[in-house]
Amino acid sequence: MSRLLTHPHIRDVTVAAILHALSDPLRIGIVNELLKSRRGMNCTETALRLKRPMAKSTCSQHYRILREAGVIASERKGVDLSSRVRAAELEGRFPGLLDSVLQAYRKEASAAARTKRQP
Amino acid sequence: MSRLLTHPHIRDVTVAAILHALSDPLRIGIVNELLKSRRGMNCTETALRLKRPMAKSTCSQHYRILREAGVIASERKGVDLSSRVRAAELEGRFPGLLDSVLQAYRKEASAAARTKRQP
DNA sequence: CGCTTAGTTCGGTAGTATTGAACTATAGCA
DNA sequence: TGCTATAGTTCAATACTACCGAACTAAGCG
Repeated sequence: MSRLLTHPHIRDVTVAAILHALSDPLRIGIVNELLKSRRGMNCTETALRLKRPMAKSTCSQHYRILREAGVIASERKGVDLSSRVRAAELEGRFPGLLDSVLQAYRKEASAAARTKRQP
Repeated sequence: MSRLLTHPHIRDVTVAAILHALSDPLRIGIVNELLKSRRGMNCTETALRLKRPMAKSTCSQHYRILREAGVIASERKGVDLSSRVRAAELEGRFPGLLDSVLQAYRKEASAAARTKRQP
């Protein structure tokens, strides 16, 4: 399994792949949670934090896409897989990109929450 | 025709849709050219500038996706359709987002060009 | 070893993207 | 008016991707 966790070299990471990986509401939510936690997190915990139940296989696939796009790195920690955002590497390669995307996402999310409270 | 050009209100534009629209190399290339030209451009001219021949339908669809995502605005100018990036509006809604994406794209593109010259 | 937990892979279904071919819209000109 | 050329759109078929349940693999613990 571990040998199947492919992490592209930061030089091989493309803008298109990153944007595609983040263009799914669930995946950008995952990245947001991973960044907030500031430590590795597994699939179950992420789904819990997102308050968005999903099948294990679905979660696994989303993590795979994020991983193959170079957005996150995963490693085995005992029984579970711990993932973290490759923030520093990405910042080095594409300065400001991840930040502005996440900032936009958070702005949108908080606006949506506001609208929900007072419809 | 013209009545079929749907432009979402800037408030309805989502991060996911923008990122998806820009996650295609061709589409982000189109946006880049539109920004460089600083004026409206039609499909044929864009394809010409990108040095990437493509079917009319393909071009049309890419423009539609960009348009429906709220990235560009199009209007009829005689025979052709003139499109421009909704840069100011996007900047107001998601500050820095478009800029950093385009900056990343340009960095990647120039790096690729360099590699090509000295393989 | 068997049992539990965490992820991955597989197979099928549903929705979306992409493309060439056919169609529509506009302009120019006799 | 009609004819013709040019620019985009729509259509139908194919290809891709998301999603899920079920079966499989990996690691820890008794």
